[in-house]
Amino acid sequence: MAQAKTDDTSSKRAPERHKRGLIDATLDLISEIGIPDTTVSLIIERAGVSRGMIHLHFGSKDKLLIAAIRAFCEDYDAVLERVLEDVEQNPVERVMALIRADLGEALLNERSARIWHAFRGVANPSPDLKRYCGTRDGRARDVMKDAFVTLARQDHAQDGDMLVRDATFGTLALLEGMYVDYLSNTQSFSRRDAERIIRRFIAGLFPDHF
Amino acid sequence: MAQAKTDDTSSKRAPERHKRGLIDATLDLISEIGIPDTTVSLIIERAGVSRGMIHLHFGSKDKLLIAAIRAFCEDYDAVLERVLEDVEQNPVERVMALIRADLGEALLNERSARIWHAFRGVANPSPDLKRYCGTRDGRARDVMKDAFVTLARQDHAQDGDMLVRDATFGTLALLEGMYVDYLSNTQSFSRRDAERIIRRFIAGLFPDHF
Amino acid sequence: MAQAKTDDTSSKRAPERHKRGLIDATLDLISEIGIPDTTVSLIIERAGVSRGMIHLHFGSKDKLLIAAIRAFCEDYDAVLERVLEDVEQNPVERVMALIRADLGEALLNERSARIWHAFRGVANPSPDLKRYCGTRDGRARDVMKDAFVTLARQDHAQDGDMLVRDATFGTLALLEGMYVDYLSNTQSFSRRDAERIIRRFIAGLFPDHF
Amino acid sequence: MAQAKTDDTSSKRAPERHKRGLIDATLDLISEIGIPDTTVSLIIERAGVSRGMIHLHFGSKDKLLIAAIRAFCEDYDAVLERVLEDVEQNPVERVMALIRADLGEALLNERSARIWHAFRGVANPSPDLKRYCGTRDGRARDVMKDAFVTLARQDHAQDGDMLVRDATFGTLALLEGMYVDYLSNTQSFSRRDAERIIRRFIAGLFPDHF
DNA sequence: AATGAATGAGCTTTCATTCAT
DNA sequence: GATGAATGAAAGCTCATTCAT
Repeated sequence: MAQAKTDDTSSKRAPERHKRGLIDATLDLISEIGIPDTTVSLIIERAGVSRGMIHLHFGSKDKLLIAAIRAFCEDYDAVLERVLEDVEQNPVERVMALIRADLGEALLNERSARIWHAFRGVANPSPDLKRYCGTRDGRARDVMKDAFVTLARQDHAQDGDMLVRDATFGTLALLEGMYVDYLSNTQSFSRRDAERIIRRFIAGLFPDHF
Repeated sequence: MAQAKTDDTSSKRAPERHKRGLIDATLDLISEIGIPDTTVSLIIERAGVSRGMIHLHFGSKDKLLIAAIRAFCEDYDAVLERVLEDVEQNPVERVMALIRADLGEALLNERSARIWHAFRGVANPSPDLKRYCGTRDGRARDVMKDAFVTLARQDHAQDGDMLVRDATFGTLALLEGMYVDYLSNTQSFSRRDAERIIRRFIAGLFPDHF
Repeated sequence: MAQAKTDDTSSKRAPERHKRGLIDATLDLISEIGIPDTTVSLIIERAGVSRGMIHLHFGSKDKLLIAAIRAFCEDYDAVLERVLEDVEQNPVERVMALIRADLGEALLNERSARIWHAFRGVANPSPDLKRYCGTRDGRARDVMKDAFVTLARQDHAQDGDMLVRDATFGTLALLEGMYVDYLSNTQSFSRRDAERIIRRFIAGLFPDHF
Repeated sequence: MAQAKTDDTSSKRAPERHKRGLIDATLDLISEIGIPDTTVSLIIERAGVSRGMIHLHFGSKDKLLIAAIRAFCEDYDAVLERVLEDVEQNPVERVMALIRADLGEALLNERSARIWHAFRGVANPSPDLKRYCGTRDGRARDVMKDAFVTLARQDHAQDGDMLVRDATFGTLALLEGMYVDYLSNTQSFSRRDAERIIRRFIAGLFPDHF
């Protein structure tokens, strides 16, 4: 008699389930047909809820869009975070784990790549939206930078600051470029090739460690 | 036989002028307000032509969009071509000239970056549209590859094929990444930093030449 | 047996308090934003009750509107009644007291003037609604008529019936007109001027008494 | 072959006819079902035009409403103006002609009375709207005042200023009151009674002239 | 008696497209 | 070729009402 109470599936009173359902439907549609064609009618149809629901829970379609991208980014961050927890301290390993995660099926797939680009294509993103979609941001960048700082110190590199900045910025730019390429050439895209190229970039900057 | 040749100043016959005016207005609007908000009414207003003009000359708004992105890519290619004509044969110089051009004000500016991303955000690009917007394509890729092939041969590199492929793919990915970063951080973006990072990537693969 | 009588301070049982709260909120909103914009959401928000309350107590929003105008008219009548109780028998004094009351701050103020006009603007008032909003009705009209009958008799006026009818109808029409003017020119409206004009009208019909 | 050109009844290209058709349909509906129930769908249905027409010609439903009340007031003024042109100089006659016109079938009828009250019922009229709907304004008031000034001078009345103001204000208020009464008791309303009452009011103030 | 999440008909508005001129 | 008034499907949104709790 497990889940005795949670299971009243068809019930009213499930605001959170409805909100999540609307967000998922929105992200699915964005990945399939793009933001402009993602209409209220299609969203509610896919989520299987009534017309008024979007405005009841989010206030407007635009606010639902913001909530969707926010949820998308939070999911992305959560996956990354989980990867980082399980990884050893060795800075090279940490960076490569991050890259491998970023290029893995869980984060880089057709749905996510399309969603990224859809949001990037928004002309004048509201500050809210912009904050969530900057260069793959925050956590990943910090972890990377820390790792590169460690490497630069070990190497007694001159102008270590610039080295670290270049490594971080370059790696992130390469990852961005991979996402673009994945979207354009999904069939022929190779995760192994992508990883090797990024590794080569980093190896070029920190030759003693690769 | 009055106005036998209007060519002098206005250079084209009215129809051609109207078509180009519509395309420019469309690209301007896309860069300013995005594809979804670029309406027929705004386009004709900015181009200063009558309502029926779009359908008269392009058949539909969507076909005008295709024509606009095509024109945008052709302009991009033309600029690149001009750069390549003036450049010496030295492969390192050719590649770096290409990169410098790609990162220069003429090709990488707010308008162009926004247009690129707007078209990238289209979910299901028609094959037409897709062809024009793949990874910065065709000519640039070929020139790069040729240069890297030359370098790889000079180095007698083992597995030169993969080296060339990685160098080409990586450089293009880095350029893509730079465009994304430029869009997200227009203020703080540094063309010099971007160029140096790409040079470091290439230098890592062809250490003898940098 | 706790809270056996809640009567003490809050005076009524909860249901009655809720009904009155809803009616007051409704009248406030009508005076502030008009009937069309007075939505269920705004009413319950202002009354501080839950969504279902209106239908629970009144059956529908429209029925609440009827109840509100009814309550408004009853309050109006009650004020008038109180004035009449305190007034001497002299017919001229009675009429003038009525007029003074009607033009006084208690009955003629921005809130009440707006509410009157809002209900007047209802195109096809239900018979219910219409009954409550006719020319300032019932009691006031009767009192006035009685007074004018007395005056006409004292004057041995020929065609006294018509005189009485004209005096009554004219006085009521003037009062209506004052309400309209008050609404249009709240700032410059003068209660003294209004009273004097009505007095002049009556004085013209019953010159011996003024 | 009369009216060769004007008669292409069903033609496109008749913006003015469409605008007037929409305004008339709007006023009809307001008089029949009130402002809140006068929807775009009903207006276009009655006017026999397509959905987009309202926004094409007026910009929005609200602007159509403004245009409608404006047209209504202009029609009212035009009728009054015509009456005044044909009337002799005698001030008593001028005032009475104005009153007779105001109470006549052409200006005071069920449609117009309902429209007046519908617009009066608007809670927070835009300045535009308010200007058109003040106390029956402008022209009529001026003409009345002029006539009363003449009468007051002829009478060498003391405090002629106040007399004139009271006469003007009172007459307008009485007319307003008549409109309200007409709306409430259309069946039993008597134009003759109304006129006589107003005449009695004026006669009371200027006894030598009646 | 009281709650408030959920519903869906119907609202105003937008906009690509058509076509008589 | 060129025009722009006209169209109507479809968009986002509102809101009185319902009903399981």
